[in-house]
Amino acid sequence: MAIIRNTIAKKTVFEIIQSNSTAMSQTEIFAKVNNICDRVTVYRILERLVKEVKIHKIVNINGVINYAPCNSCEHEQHVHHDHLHFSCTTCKKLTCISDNHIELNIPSNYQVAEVFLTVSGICPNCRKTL
Amino acid sequence: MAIIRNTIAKKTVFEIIQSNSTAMSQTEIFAKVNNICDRVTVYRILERLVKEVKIHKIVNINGVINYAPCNSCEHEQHVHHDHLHFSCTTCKKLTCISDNHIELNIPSNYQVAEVFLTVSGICPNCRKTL
DNA sequence: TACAATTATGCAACATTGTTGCGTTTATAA
DNA sequence: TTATAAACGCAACAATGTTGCATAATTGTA
Repeated sequence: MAIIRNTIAKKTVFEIIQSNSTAMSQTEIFAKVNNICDRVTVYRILERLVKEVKIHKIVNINGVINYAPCNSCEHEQHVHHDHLHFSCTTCKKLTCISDNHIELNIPSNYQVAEVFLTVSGICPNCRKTL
Repeated sequence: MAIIRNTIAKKTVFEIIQSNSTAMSQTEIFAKVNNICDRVTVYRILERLVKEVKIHKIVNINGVINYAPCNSCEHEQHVHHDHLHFSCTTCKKLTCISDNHIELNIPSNYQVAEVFLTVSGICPNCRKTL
């Protein structure tokens, strides 16, 4: 049984992710960490936080992996968490949007684990500045 | 007005993507190209094929960008093409599954462009070998 | 058929993102 | 306070994607 440690770096990374309104990439997180730790450490902290189910790993439409707290869902069952990710093509930000029901129609020989619903487009903030 | 050329390399890349049952990454495509062109050329061909709407760009759950022909949909409107991508966590293959209706509930101040619905899990082929 | 225009390619170099190994440091339980 | 395992830093590497520029090749037109 592994003992989970709560280090300064880990606390900081988690707080950064929690205080941000949109999902963040490793690069963005590391930029905010202000050199209190190495960039490899950030990768490893993110890995641990995902394993501890404190944050979510979401892939942006351009392939960049983002992390978000996703406070809304309780994670009892990962199978169907009814929320959606909006990926802005202008500012590249990833936002979680709640209250979406997804009706799936997948052949029974596929074993479903997680559902990822990502919508691309332009977010309210970028539409204003257009 | 740019003139679209149909080069040997471009034809080959398109045929490789079309003949494969699952979506392919640049790496997989380049491996099948058999050195008839440079790997940079493959990137550029894929870019052009996407722009010409002959192939689709789909992100795998691990962030790897995959390409698929997606013959099923007609692409008249990109807004809602009702199909889903199955991303196998075992063999990492990405398969297109048709006939899925997605009911979205997004605030009206978001301008939707494309919908990406990806389901992770284990594909029929990998379940057999388990 | 030959030529001109411009699209497409190859090569080299670089940028970004993510991973691994290993010795050292540090948090936590006893 | 100390032992132990978790966490870290550093260096090196790997994979994926991008850019600039000189050269090659395709296609419409003369």
